[in-house]
Amino acid sequence: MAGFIDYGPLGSMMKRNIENAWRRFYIVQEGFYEIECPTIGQEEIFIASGHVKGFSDKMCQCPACGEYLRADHLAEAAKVTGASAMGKEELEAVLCSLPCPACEETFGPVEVFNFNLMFETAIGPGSQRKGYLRPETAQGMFTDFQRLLRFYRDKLPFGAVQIGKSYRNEISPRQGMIRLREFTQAEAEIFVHPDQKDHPEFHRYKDSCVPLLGIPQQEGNLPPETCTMGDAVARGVVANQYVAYYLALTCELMVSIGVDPEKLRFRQHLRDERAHYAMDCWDAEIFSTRFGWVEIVGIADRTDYDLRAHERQSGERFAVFIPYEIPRREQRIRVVPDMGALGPRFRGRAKAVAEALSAGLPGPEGVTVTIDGEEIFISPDLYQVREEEVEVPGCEITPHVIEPSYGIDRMIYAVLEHSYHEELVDEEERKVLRLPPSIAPIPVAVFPLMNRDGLPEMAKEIVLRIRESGLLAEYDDSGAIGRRYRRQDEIGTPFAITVDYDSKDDETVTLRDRDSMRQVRVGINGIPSLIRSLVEGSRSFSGL
RNA sequence: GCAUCGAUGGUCUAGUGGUAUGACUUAGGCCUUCCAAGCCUAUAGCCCGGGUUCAAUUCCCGGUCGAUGCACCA
Repeated sequence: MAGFIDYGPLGSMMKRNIENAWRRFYIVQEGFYEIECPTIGQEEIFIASGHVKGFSDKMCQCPACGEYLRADHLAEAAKVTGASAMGKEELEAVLCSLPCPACEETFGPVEVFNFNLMFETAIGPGSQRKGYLRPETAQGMFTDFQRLLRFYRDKLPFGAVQIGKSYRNEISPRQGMIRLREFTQAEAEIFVHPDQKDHPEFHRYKDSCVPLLGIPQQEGNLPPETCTMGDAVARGVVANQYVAYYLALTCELMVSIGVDPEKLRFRQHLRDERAHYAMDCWDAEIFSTRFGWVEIVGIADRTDYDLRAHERQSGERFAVFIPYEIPRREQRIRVVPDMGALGPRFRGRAKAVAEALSAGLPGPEGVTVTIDGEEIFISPDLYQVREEEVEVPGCEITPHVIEPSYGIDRMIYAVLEHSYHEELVDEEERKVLRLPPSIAPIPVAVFPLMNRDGLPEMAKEIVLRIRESGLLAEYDDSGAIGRRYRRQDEIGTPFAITVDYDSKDDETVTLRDRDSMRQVRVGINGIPSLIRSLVEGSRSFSGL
């Protein structure tokens, strides 16, 4: 079935390693805790998020040739203005007289329908409440906002991250694992004060250089410009330090998992492609020989749009109380309606009158309020206007959301394509996957040089010792030694240990580096910790 | 979804109205003192469903998957 993918034994392990690399950045470095939300949500959540409405396309099917087409695009192509905002009936009326671009027949009466990209399902028996498979992991982090806020003890900024499956019923998925109907996302939602978009740790990436393809470069058909994040923010290229910080972090993360820095760029969304509420939005794109530039990460300042939308739907308040350093004393004018008098006079409407009074600022000569379209004069004896000084300890604000959103499957594809090399060694082709050691499915393989004289036993003992230290090691004694090296090269195993005849005398083995094919002799005793530090990156092979 | 083309061991491939060629890989063995060597042996395949036929991997119809174009999506 198109749009679905299986990861095999090696693929699954590599995927896990990439997810863990992501965790090292977002959880360990940034201190954002991971949560796990259901992949199915009831309809209300996606009404709030706008996915029920906004995630569907108005489509129609040509009665003559059966072609499926975007109804609003057809209308727009025929120079009908405002087509994207039109309803079903309006579009049907417009389409009636238009020709089908596929078969050139006039449509005539044609039905316009919504195609929603979300998978729909029913929750529970009987009532059959409508539910959807989540089209992104983000919504759970918004609906859990208040619990998260409490967890972070009411202080901004804070963030939550989630790695998990999301589902989109793509009309026509192509391009292998680039567009899937079921895919893994890693998302962070970082909640920040709307007026404080300077990142407290900005110095970390201030001088990082990132290739930026901003709006001017795209409009001018220019190459990306590489500049420091400090510069980018100062010149207004990137909206604020938060967005810039995560651009640089993403750049570092991508390169660390094996994306070729020469094939990585950050493209700013054009104004018409950016969501109306987003303040700034950048995609990390990688260059693929097969597919061209492919988006793998989106980094957006989504302002307070999501939290406000969920507030409206749920009736809960998603705000943070920000105490002032010194409580402010404020003069307030308060209107106090005399309910004792208003009640008998206006009966059922008394409450509405009182609210109207409080909302306005009635003068001492009375005021006219409008209740249900009726103008009512309220004389000054029915209310008091009090001027009082109050102490205001702080204010409530709705945080803004910075959202970096990663497509894990696409990252895996990018790493695979960028790491795969074919090279000539002694006139023979060598296939090698130059994965970073921490990403490779198997970190180390152990071989006996000869299949006798006690060498296999020694090799197996080393495998055992490495495994006891918590790292996976693979033993292989089949075929010629060169063949075994090449097998591991092809699946990206960065290191190979060979037990030879010298090993029996001096307790050393050779350690081979996948990329350089160089070998060094190392003592057997130190192997588990040596491999571990090589995989973690605290030591490098060239330094041995 | 539409149109065109395609689908043969794990991979690449030859070929056919009478169950299939070769290479690589893999497994077992011999040999081998560090980068896919050599020798022997073995495993393994005609995308799925229906039709025509004595007989279909081959011909026909439908489906699935893939490539490309359109459309869609980011």
